[in-house]
Amino acid sequence: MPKVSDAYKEEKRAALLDAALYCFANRGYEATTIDDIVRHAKVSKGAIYNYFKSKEEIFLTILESRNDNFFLDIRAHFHACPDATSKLRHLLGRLRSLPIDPDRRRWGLVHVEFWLYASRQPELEAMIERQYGTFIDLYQEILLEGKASGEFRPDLDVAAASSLLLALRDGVNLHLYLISKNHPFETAMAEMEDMLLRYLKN
Amino acid sequence: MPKVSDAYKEEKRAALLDAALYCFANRGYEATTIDDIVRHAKVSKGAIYNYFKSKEEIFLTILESRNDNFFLDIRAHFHACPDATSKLRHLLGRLRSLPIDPDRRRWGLVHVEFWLYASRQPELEAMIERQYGTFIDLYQEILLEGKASGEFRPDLDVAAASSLLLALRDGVNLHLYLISKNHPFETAMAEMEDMLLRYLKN
Amino acid sequence: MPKVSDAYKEEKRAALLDAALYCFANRGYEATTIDDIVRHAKVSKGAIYNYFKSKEEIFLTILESRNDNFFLDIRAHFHACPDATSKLRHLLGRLRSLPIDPDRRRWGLVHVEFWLYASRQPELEAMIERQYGTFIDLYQEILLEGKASGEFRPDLDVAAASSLLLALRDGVNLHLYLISKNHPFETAMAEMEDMLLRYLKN
Amino acid sequence: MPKVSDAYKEEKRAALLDAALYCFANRGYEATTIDDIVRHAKVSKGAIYNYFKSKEEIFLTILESRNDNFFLDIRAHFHACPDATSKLRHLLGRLRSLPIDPDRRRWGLVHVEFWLYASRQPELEAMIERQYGTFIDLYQEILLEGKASGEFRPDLDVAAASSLLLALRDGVNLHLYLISKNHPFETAMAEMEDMLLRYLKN
DNA sequence: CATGAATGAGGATTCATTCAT
DNA sequence: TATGAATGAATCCTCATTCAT
Repeated sequence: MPKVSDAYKEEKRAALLDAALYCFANRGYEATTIDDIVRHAKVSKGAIYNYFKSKEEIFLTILESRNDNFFLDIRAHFHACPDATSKLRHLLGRLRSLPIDPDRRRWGLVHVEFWLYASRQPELEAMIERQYGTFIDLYQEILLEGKASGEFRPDLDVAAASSLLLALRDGVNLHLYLISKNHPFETAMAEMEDMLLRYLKN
Repeated sequence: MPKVSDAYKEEKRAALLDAALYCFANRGYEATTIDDIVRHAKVSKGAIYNYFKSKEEIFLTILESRNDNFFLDIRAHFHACPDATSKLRHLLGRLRSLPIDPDRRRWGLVHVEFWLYASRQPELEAMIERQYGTFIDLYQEILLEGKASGEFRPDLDVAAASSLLLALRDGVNLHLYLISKNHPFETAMAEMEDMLLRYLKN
Repeated sequence: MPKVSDAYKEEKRAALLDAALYCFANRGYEATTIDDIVRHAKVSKGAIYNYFKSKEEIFLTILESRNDNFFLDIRAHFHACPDATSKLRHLLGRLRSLPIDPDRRRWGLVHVEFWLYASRQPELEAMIERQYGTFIDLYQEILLEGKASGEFRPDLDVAAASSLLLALRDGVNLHLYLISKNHPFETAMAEMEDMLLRYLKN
Repeated sequence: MPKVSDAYKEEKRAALLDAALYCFANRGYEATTIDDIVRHAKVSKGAIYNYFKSKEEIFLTILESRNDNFFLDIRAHFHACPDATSKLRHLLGRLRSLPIDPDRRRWGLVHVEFWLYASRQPELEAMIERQYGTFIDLYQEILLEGKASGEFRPDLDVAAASSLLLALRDGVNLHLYLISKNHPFETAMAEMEDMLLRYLKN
């Protein structure tokens, strides 16, 4: 019989995750200590182990949840997109808005860190493949819709193209995270749209 | 009158770097201990500090040297490339050859790890910008040559395009490093070539 | 709501300082390892870092606290001293009681070690000057009181004399710490009192 | 059959001792590494072990030799001193000249460091007692001469007084080494002479 | 459930000394 | 003898996790 409500627990859990994300983003996963996190969350050191069983679990929980939310958010926005081209443009628009938000840039690094981390741990391979697969599915859906509607050329190889688009997206993301100045992101992004549409439309 | 020849020292240094790269690649930079490295190199723990002053220096030395060698190698191959298109194809060819070599995949992860590492240390910002700049310059050269020769369209925005191409390359690399199976890399790579040429030539 | 009372923490902290002083006294600061200290205090290695952030901090804390206590103790005893001469005699009496206590001799060496240590670290210069200044002030007070009361001769150079007396005290201390046998300390101490009174009184 | 002359060896040995003294004086005994010394002496690391069998031996050799030289020097100067008072004044004069020579101040710290070091090692007790004894003998000689000549009062306790004078000397030395500023050493030294003569002469 | 003190296995680095050449 | 690379024990400090209260 718990003494506190589930809502309270959930809130605390979320606060801990927020604090952890903040620390991971600023210091990196390895460099972040449990002390950093609890200090930030204004919680005692022992308490955190009532909510998560290890630092790794916190890390994985954050990544899962951010991925899930990302998809929910995308799907929500897609409702307002009448066709494949506008969906694609929406995705490109997300990239474009990145440079102006330093927080989101730092968060991006956590994702990359997770990929590295997971790539060394066989038991996390499944997680990474699943996340990758979800993205691929999303891109394939759009491409298929575009083919069906005639927006995109009929001979487009959907499987290959979605994998290519995703790589392009992550590459641009990565550079946005890492390179902080003197690079023509704005125009490069416009070029990207140009390149993609040339490629997809015929 | 040193007791050992410079060649011997250079060899040993190289052996230590190799051992370190092996460990970094398999375990990651943070997770690799000096003990791991010296065990692998079959030297004593103290010995390594005759060659490098810290674990970080080893890491940075590896990254610098791999980058330098990469460029030397590229430049060497470019001599056999008569025009911009063939240079571009050479670069794409390097990407293509990646999936079949598990070692090179693991090494790639070390580069990504370095980016992350460097992005959190202000004093390494210069190094990352320099490496990035070197790549950008390489791409710009090719694009400019292609424009001059008429291979590429005259209105191509070279600065933006090179930044875009580099992002695409790193994104594809990243996915190659991370995703190990069930993905149509071969065809995706062909699509990439198709996409790029559509974009550049028109 | 801390798990343990402040009193408990204070006690433990004091126990750690005691253990450290014991080790410093017997082995010296440099030769004492954190392992020595925690073994002596019967705590785990990590525990000590909940109380002090470094071996140096432990050292400095001990020295500061011993100095402070020394002054409190002196001041307390001075209440029972009606004039400057008796205060001076009290200070001399402290020196006299040293040879019979081997512990206090060893502790004295720790103070000397601190002087050496501090003299090599610019950031500790202030600490050493402060401690020195506190002693000088104490001696000056006594000498001024003695001059005012007519106990000491009116032309006494208080600044120079206090510096001289302090040097004499520390020299005697040093020899007491270092030389363990075959030396006529008792009579030397009596001579010292004789010398000082001849000098001060005229 | 040595390949180099004894003179060469002796020179090198001396150079190593000089370098070591320099390092000990500036960094302290513990903090000085063999590397420091050989770098300073421009000698290889292995070579030093052809001359001394350990860092400790170097330390002890320096201290012995400095002590010996000190006595030779004193004795040489004493030839020009017609009576006990002038001998005493010569010793005081040495103290006086200290503050102006930063090197000698630093060297003094090495002596103190040696005392500390030796006081923790039973096998060095003899060395410290011997050095102490040599000084005591020197002082006793002077005092006895002064008593015999009528310069000093006939009831002077020579054993106690010499021990007292030596303590005073070392105390003043110590403060000179440690306290670098704002203290009236000049006048304190004059006061010391005054005090001693009052005490010795009656 | 919360607290934060305690634990102790590591980890990077140092350094006196040895020894092959 | 000289050289300086090699050795590896020793050291300080960190930090995820546990657990008594």
